[in-house]
Amino acid sequence: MNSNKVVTISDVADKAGVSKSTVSQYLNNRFEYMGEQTKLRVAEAVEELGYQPNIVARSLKQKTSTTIGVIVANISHEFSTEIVRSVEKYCNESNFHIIVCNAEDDPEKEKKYIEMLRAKQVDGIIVFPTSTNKELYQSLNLENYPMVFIDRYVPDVNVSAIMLDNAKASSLAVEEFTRLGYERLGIVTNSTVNNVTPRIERIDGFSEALAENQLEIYESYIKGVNIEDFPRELENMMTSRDRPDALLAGNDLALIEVLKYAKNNQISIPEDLGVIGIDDVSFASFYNPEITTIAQPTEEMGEKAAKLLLDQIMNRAESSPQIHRFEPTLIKRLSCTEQGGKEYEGTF
Amino acid sequence: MNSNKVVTISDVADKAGVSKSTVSQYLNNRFEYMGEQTKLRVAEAVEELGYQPNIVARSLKQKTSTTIGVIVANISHEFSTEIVRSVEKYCNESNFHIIVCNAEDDPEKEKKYIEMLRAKQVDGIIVFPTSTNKELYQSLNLENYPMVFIDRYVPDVNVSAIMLDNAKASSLAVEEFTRLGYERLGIVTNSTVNNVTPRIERIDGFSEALAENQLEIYESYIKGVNIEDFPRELENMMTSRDRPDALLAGNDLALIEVLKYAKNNQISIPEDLGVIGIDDVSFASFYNPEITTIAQPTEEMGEKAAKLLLDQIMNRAESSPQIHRFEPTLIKRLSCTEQGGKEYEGTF
DNA sequence: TTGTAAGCGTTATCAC
DNA sequence: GTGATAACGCTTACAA
Repeated sequence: MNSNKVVTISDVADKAGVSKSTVSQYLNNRFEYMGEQTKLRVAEAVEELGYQPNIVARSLKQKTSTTIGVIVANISHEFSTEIVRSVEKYCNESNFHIIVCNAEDDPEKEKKYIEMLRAKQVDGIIVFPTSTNKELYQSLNLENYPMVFIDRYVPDVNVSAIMLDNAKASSLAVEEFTRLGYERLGIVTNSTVNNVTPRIERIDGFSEALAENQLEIYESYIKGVNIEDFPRELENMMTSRDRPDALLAGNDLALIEVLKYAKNNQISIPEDLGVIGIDDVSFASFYNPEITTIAQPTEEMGEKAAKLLLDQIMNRAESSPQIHRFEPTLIKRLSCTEQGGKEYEGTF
Repeated sequence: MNSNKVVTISDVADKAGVSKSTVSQYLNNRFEYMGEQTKLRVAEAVEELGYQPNIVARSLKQKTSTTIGVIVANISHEFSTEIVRSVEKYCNESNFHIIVCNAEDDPEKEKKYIEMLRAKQVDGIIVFPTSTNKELYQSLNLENYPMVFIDRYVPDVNVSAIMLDNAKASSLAVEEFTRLGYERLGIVTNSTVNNVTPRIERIDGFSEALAENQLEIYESYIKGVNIEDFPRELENMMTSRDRPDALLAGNDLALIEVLKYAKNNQISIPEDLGVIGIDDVSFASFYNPEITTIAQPTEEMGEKAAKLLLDQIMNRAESSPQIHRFEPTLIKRLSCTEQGGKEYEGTF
């Protein structure tokens, strides 16, 4: 074939015996004033040379890169990867690419990523924000930089956010537990020290749901702690007098800790402990026992995030930023079941 | 603050009262001939204006984008997301970004992605290749386009590949099964119609290991079929006379199907059926029963892939492309255990 | 209907 | 030590 030299628009122009602008017109489908002849000649030249436009050059000129950044807080959550998948899918349909970044819950990393992404002229970002970079987000927002938050939001930063209705998720769990006869309910989730929105909302929603259902609130069974501290916390909880008889796991990692603890300590689910997990983890439907979960509509959430962002990028943005809440759905399985026989403790 | 106008290198030059070239020198740490004075003035200007270099412009000039593409065959496999995570981690250390693409096992999609990535001037790609785009890979390779294959390789395309020692993985399983007294061994994995390397290698390795261990080969228990057909295939297998007493699941999705089937049909693992899964899935350690698995060193594999690619990009490539095989490790858990009591069927 | 030329924000060459 | 100037490959007024 030809030499290794990359073929540019000039080469095509030369070969077709027209000017660069004409080729450019052709490439951008501006055929209005183009002669049939030229069109054909250009088409032929493009074909023969195997020409591929250089998008970087185009980006420089047009100040747009058809690329967006996705910064996940922690890629270890199944939820994160599902969102990434969904966003990628929607973007692909619009011929956008996504640069995936994993902030690992580190605000410094997050900041560095944002700066790099902007330097690369990505057209916008979807981010699971840490609460500690508020100023950064505020300044981006002031510049009207296209951005959407997902899973969490940052107070006082007027940016659209895609969120689960977390309070609803908790109340769904509480109601299911009580309906089935569990009485001493607890919730365990990751550390709340950084005010990560969903954790706070799930915990608060949990307490409220207890109150609404006139259930006793056991403060010591409401825990937001680091994953590493889970074994200890669970041990404390489960060896106390009047230990909880049902536990809501705030996310996949929390659920795993609960299941491990139960397994290691011969606590049988659902008899000794009812369990519900937020996030419909991959193994829920075939775990023994099958896990009752509260699912987030990840596919739709990712799609909505991508859609909102692309709309901002294309200047067909919704009127004003808002928090979009998505409905959680309870998927009943077998990790919490009817506890009617609870009184007859003598049965075993 | 300043107007919304983006600040460029010219602005910095003006503000510092020097030329663009000097600023550029400064930005690229070429201090050799730079006066202390100018250095300081430039630094100050950069600071005050909050200047951020435009990487797109730089890319255009330097023909490098510090971005690589990662095309996964199917992002639904846990293995894929772990590789992505690991690659991202290593790239981040070298200040590279990754564009993630999900080919969904579709060669057309894969091709389109590759073209788009090249148009975006990504410096190289890491790809889980489909075998049907051989010509494309060959031509990329002829141009010396930086590329590394992972999980699979394409015959006759001389590109480095990161692979599991799949034959070893299968033999590890066969040996474990036989050591524990299982006798009628089977393997189930995804469809082999497209000659996807690991599936073929795992199946072939399985047969070979059976032969080496003088075990009987049950052809009908060696299946590479579409995931959707698993329930039917498993049903056929498990209801046949002399049904298999142990099954190796070729990957995470296959394992899930086996576990579901067992669960739905009251087949108890490991008593009725020994199970080993290739890929140390997230739930293996706390499933009931805990699943014996054969783990791929995903972290190292991803890192090696990234390293090889960046080496090619930086022109410090290894002498010649080769297939790098990684050792699988057997993680013994409880989904296959001593079958000594098999003869005394009367025990229960 | 098509061509000319300027410009996007950098970097690199080579004078001064 | 520093500064003009051209160049990267494309788009886009505007001219022809």
